Order: sequence, then structure tokens, then C-alpha cells
Amino acid sequence: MITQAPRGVQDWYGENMHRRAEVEKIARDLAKTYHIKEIITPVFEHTVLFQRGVGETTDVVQKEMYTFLDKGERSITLKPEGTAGVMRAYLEHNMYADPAPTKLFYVTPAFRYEKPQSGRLRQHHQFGVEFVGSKSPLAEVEVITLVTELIRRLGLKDAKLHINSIGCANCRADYNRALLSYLSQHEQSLCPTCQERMKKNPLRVIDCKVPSCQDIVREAPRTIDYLDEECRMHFEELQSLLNQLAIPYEIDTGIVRGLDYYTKTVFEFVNSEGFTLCGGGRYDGLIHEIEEKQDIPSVGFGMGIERILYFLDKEGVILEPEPPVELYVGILGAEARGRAYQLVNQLRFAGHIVETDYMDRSVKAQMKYANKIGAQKAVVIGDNELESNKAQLKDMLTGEVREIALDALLECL
RNA sequence: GUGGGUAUAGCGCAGUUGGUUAGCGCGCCAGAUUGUGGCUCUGGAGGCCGAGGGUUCGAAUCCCUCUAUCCACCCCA
Repeated sequence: MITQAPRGVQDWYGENMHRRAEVEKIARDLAKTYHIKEIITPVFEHTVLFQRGVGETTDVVQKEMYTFLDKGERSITLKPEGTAGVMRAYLEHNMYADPAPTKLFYVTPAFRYEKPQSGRLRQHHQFGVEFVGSKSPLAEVEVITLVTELIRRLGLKDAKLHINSIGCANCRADYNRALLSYLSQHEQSLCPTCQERMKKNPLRVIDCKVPSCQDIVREAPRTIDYLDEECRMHFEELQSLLNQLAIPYEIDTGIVRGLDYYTKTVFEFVNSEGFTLCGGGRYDGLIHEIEEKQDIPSVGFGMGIERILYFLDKEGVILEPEPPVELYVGILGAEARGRAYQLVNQLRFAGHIVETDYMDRSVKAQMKYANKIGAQKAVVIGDNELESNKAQLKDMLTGEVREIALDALLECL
């Protein structure tokens, strides 16, 4: 039992660890070209931050958070998503006093108490961006172009941008009234969960995948028809910018997103089977939820790294492989050990990937090992080599051997 | 949260209607003359058959419970 990790969490090692590191590297490198700065916030926060930020009525807050009392009787929660903590840090460190906008990216674990299945874990990892301080649709465009390019660099082909506008608090009141009155006409035909949703958060009914509910939803009032003048203009401008940038998109009035903080723009990248690769949108009300005296607009998105790896795998995308061992240095005899090892480290310090023997293996076994770890070249260092300053450098791919001066080994790599 | 499948060596799998020391492939370690890999051959290590209980003379095999894991739904990332 103690050799088994808790349910829904996994270790990262070997090939999978390398693939994750590659994805993160591609994301980081791209973010930096946008002049977006990295931020790391704590793994846990005060519970109230998520209750207020993510929203009391969401599933995430209601039943999926890892919440506990610490020894000082404070209610603490492991972060279930990346945005709230970043916004807290933004306010705590008065980043609104810096020249606006503030552009931040993060790579973070996130914790949700859910039943694990493929593409769904209790600890997962997100790469995300928060663009704080701009109400311009160019902020959405910035985030969307970044994701578009990220998906391109990762090599994912099967991804389409879907956008929608769910309006602001002002439009929402009108819309909810219209939606509720429509839904109540069809209440009997809705699935039981949707009948529940009607009472708590009618917007969620839109997301339902039950065919009978989808039939009803198809005719339901749409958020974009209830936008006020400002929200409508905003959405139109966004589309115009996307058109100018030749970024293909589709308006999908079905996107509502699962977190309460979204306003105006919401977007998702989905594959042909309808699975979400990543999602985001605008949340102009979030900062106000955390600190009432502030009212600062923001846009962001989050991408699940595990999910990206899953889709990469599915599409058969091959990422940059781990660099191979350039040279294996075999050691022959205890007398040569110290000086051979010194040579190994000299090459390493010069930037080369070098491996050697720690197992006191025979030369034959060492060559076998060099072959198994995929070393490109191999050389055996014994007393003879150290005395004569000459060694046999073997190309492990072709089997060719050539004699080289030992102190010129560096130049042969 | 609801429903279904699975659990035998590091990995992938066999294991008859319950029957004695639980196998195979790959991998790992060692050897096939003295200082050079890949191919081949030989040998070796490695399993409380997921855990606990029950039925039985006898359980990897049948039954129950638990745990883990996978899949679908829900939700999401």
C-alpha cells in the first residue's frame, strides 16, 4: 500500500516526463516572445479565495476541492485551477500600480477531487496565461493568437477555435429571465440533472450532452442575442480582429464554460470529436470578487498539460526526443579509474553528455551497456591509453574505430 | 456522483470442468578463453497470483468485501 500513490495522481519519469518538459518548454518559449512574465503562486490558498473567485455554485467549489484545516484552524484549499491564485497575487503585490497591462503566465499543478478516468486526474497540470488590465478585444486576440501558435508548434492538427460571448452581468439578467421562461415550457422533457440545473444555474443546461436536452437547447435563447450595446460591439470587434489576422474560428453559442467568473468572451479549442483541448475567456468581474474596491478587466486561458500529451499521442505527434549520450567512457582497471573519471567530467563541463561505468563491469559488459543506453560513441580508458595518450574511439552506429590522441577527445565530439 | 470491465515477474500475457514445486515472450544480470556492443546460444535472479475473509481434503481458478486501475456518463483541463 505504501508503494502505491494515492488515487488519481501519477509520477512523472522517463519518456513521459521528457514529453511534459518539452511541452512546457515550447509554451514558455512562446510566452516569452509575447513579453509575458512567469509567475509561480503557492499550491494552496485560503479556501475563501476560490469560493469567491471561482464561484459558490460551481461543481468545482461545491464538491471537488481539496479543503482542510491547518494546525492554526485556517481553512486551506489546494488550488483547483490557476487563475484565482494569480489574481490574488496581482492584488497583494499591487501590480495594478505597474504599467498596464500586466501579462503573466504560469505552469501549475491543480487539484480536484474527481473520479479519475482517461484525461482526468486528481492532480493535473496547467499552462495558462492571464492578461490583466485591458478591456480591449485585442487582449482576447493576444491570448487566442498565442494559443493558436502554441497548438501549431506542438504539432496538433485537429483543433478548432470556438468562440462565444456570454455577456456581462448587465446582459445576464435579461438572458437568464428569457432562458428560464423558455426552459420551463420544456421542463418535462429535460433530463433530471437539467431540471436540477434550472433551479441553480440555468446556463449549465446549455452544456448538456443528452440528445433530448440538446434538441431543446437548439431552440433556446442564445446569450449573443441578449448582449447589451457594449458587449455586442466588443464581440464584433473581436471577430473583426480575428478575421484580419486570418485566424479561423466558429461561433459556438453552446460554450458557457464551467467557472462562474467568465464575462463577455469565452473560447475553446476543440478537436473533431468535440473534446476540449483548452479553454479560456474574459473575466472582468473576477478581481472585483476578490477585492471589492478594485475593478480590473482580464482575459486568460488554461491548458491541461496531461490532456495535451494525450492528444499529441492520439495524433501520433513526435516531440523533440531526448538528446542522446554523445560518448560512453569505458574504464579498464582500478588504476585508471580516477583519471578516466576526471576526463569524463572535463567533457561534461564542456557541455557534452557523457556516461561512464560505475558498476565495475568487464569491458564487454560496458560496451553492451553503452549500446543499450544509445551512446553515439565509445572509448575505453585503461593504463595503456593514459600512458600513450592514444585511444580507440568507436562509432557505435557504424562500428568504425579510429585512433585518436586522448587529449584531443573533446574535439572529436 | 452513476454504470460497466480488469487485477498473475519490471513490461506484455498463458494458466483446462478447482489438483501437488505457477509458466511463456520481452527486459534485467552473468558466461560463450585473456581489453570492445548489436546477432545467436547457455545459465541465473526476480511472483504471499492486488488485499482481507469465506466455501473445499485442496483456491491463481468459485463466492463476498475492500483497494487500485481502465472505460462510458456527468463535469471539466
